Amino acid sequence: MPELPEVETTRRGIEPHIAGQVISAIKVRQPQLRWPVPKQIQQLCGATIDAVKRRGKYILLETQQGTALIHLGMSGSLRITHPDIPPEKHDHVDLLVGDDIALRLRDPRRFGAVLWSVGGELHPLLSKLGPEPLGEAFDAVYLHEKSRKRVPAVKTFIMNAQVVVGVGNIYANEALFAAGIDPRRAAGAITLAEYQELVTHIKAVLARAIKQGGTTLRDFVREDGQSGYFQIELQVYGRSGETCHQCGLMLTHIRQTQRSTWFCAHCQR
DNA sequence: CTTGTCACCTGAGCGC
DNA sequence: TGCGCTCAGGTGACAA
Repeated sequence: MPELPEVETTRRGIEPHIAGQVISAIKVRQPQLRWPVPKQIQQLCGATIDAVKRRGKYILLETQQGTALIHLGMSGSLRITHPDIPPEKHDHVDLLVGDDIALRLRDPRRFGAVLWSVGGELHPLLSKLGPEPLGEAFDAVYLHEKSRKRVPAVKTFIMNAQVVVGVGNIYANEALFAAGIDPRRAAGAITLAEYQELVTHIKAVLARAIKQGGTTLRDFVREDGQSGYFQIELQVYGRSGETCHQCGLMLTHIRQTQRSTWFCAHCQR
């Protein structure tokens, strides 16, 4: 998916176009996303969008009638367009806002989701999420305590949304490199001092990516459909067969729980 | 309880 | 050109 920086970039991009506006209609062309788009979503028609928020990688459109939850999955994107512009092949859902704005969800792989929860109630998918990585509750003491006696690799651990939300494969790889930590080590074997480094770099790499407007990768596009981002300078992610920018030695590529991991066996201990 | 694997889906890239 | 294979930013559901 778009990772947290891409989701936050999207949220910031759509917010000024739809906040305070009335949802006039919801068109679902393809209801079969990760979960079927619930019919109750139509209850949002006529409601005013009070706020455009984000929790983890979910975008939340809050109204008095309930909240729309949008997840972009692996290949989703949201854009602001005009309702008259014909949808393309993978444009599955339109949220019509006012008379001339369409918030259009495109998602070729359909791993994304559009869900609904009644006003005031927390959707079950959000109830077990860990803290926001850029919030104060996410710190070294928290990670250290949470990880004691945990067997899984530290990379798997920080990608677990119940531990902390929003750390996807790119930024997990990058933060571990920046912190000098071998991604294969058991989460429970990482010291408090090492978690301090890791937390610092998770926050830094995410903040920097948000500042740059999200990493451009494949099908992530900004809310207006443009894609002219600065490519974030990736130190390890996707750099198979290349050398470490710090020491010059060849990077290592492995798989951990079905996900690609790149690291420098010399710089990361 | 924790941990690992599978599944969902389309499209791009590669070797033959 | 085309086929078959692998890979891709996520994450809930299930088995062990």
